Amino acid sequence: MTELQRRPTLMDVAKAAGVSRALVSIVMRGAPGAAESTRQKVLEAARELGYRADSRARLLRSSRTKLLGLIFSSSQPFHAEIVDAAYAEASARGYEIALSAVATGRPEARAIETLLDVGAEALIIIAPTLSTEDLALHARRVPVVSLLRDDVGDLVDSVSSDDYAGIRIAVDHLASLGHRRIAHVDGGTAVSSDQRREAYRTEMLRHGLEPVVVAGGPDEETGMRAGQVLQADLPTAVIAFNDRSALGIMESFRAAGISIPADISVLGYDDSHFARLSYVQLSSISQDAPLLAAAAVDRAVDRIEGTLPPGRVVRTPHLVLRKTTGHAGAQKVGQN
Amino acid sequence: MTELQRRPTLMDVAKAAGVSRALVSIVMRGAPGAAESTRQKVLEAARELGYRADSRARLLRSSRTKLLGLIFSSSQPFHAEIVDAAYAEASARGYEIALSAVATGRPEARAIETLLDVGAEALIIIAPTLSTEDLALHARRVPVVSLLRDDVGDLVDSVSSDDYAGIRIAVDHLASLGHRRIAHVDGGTAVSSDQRREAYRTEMLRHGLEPVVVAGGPDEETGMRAGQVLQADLPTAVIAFNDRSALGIMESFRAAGISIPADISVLGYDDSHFARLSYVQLSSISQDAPLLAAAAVDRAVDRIEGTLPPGRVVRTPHLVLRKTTGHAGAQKVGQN
DNA sequence: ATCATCATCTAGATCGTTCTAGTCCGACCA
DNA sequence: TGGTCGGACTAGAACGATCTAGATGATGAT
Repeated sequence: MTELQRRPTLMDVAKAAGVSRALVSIVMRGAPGAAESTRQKVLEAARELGYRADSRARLLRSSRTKLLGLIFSSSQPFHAEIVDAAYAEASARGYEIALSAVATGRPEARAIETLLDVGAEALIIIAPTLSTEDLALHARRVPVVSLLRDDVGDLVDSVSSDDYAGIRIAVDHLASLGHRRIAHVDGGTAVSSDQRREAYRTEMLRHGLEPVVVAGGPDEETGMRAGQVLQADLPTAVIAFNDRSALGIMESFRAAGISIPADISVLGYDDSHFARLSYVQLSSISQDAPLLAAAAVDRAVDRIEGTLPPGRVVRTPHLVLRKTTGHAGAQKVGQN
Repeated sequence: MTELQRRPTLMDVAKAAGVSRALVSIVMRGAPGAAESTRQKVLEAARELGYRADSRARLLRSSRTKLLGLIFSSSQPFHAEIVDAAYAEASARGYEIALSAVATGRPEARAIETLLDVGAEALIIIAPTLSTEDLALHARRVPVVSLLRDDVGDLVDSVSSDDYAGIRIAVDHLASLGHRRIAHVDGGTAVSSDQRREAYRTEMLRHGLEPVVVAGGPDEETGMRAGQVLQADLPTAVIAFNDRSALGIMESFRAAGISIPADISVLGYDDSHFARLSYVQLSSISQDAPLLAAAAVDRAVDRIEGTLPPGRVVRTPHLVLRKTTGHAGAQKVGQN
């Protein structure tokens, strides 16, 4: 039968090659200080024995784990895209990623502890909900990068998308299509909701238009309810807090026989997976998850390796044009 | 400025509590051999210093990390539900979970390595795509549990949902509603697709009905295309490979003015998040992610702690009735 | 009074690495 | 020839936990 075999150690390789443990360590790490001939001899012996460094021991001694802790929420599809991109960037910079999810009955604090236990050298937290003080507390131990949230105090790095710019682009786009009655369905208590709502108000006024905010939330259900509210006095365009909300809004319109974009233009936010579906084709503001993720990883690695102080990185989102926005004149044609 | 403070060690706690390192170790592990009074004193000191055991050092010495490795795919929303439930069950059994994602450019093998490096004592892989041989190779080192796939050889545990039973329930349900022309849109190359397709064929024949299979896939786009194909000769009911496929199918019907369930009944599979949306209300076969996850975790822990041999756990799915399935007679009423 | 017993606690070895501080020895230079 | 330099190599101390073996002292039996 297959025996559970003890894995070979440095000592085994050293004996086989007839050198010291230390020298094998040098060779295995590719560090300078070994003659080419012995280097070959050692590598040969290691290959022979199927030697692989025990990372636990290595990490214990060197205090370098090359591990980045990434905390995401298992219920947010948008986070998955970030995770995906973060892996790519991390491996490009020679780091591994340790994941920890925030789930029901598993608060952020718990996720953080797990990551520190396995030896993460920095923490990247997507849309952290902890207080600034709690974040600062952890930041004293290890570099902390907040992703998608920027009011996190002086000790914590942040990489976020410029919500104001995103909304400005949204309002500009709709205004340039001739819309004057543009409503906003907000995100309720969700992260970034306040910023976007205020940006919307300011930008509408800048255009000389009257802002109309309808209470919403971050998902389809709240979006649908908001859509029904909107129907009492239908605007010609609506900016949703995010794509899921937009989906709900559109669904309520569809049920009422209101067509998009003929009767009303709908603009989402996030450019998520389902905005791209062929039967949805939702115009949306893209925060560009891959870019944000890469920036967060870069930031974390820079903090670990260099000694630069915490700082903020802000990226400007952009418009992804699809089929749910159109000229303001359109709805007259559609209704006649 | 705030100095990056060193993480407290056993020694620090020992000094603070005025006892030896060994005793602190005993207390922290909850091992017998410490007086209740000192136990309290030590715990107090540990709490004071914010002490947490360094899992690397612990592992190096004891080879016990109480860590379960869980591998999921970042692009599968259904996996997220499993992750969620797995956390709950693991912590109930006194284990932590280390996550590793399969993402673009990051194959399963890589995910496995990371988890082993971090010291996972067992691996739970959701819908593994590795060959039986490769899985067996890893299973020699550490217990491996395959989730949602059961053809994984003798060395690997599996926890899966009974695809045959699921399809049987689906066909029975529709047949009991009087449907006789029931089509199946399959999952193409997706895991479980073959099993469900064959189950569908067998069950249809058992009911004395003629099976009709339309090629599909695991997502909305392929579902929609299949829906268009179906329209050439519309059946009275369709069983989709999964909910996302069902969504696409329904979308194609909606575009063609075919109403559900009046003209046709649609049954999904997975009972996923969006099947529950108020404007979708998709009847679906539920695999019960939380139960599956819990079973997988239990299996992994049992394998680690006991010496029971690898085995298969199969759970029977169940029907979740919503608004997309109805009596076969209904479409006549609907059309008149 | 003596000794075994038991609960409680501690010293020191140990896990498999990396790192520090050397040793050794041949080559080169004055 | 003798001193210095530097490349190649090694011994032994970390890292932070666990584990084994044994010390300590109170208790109770003889």
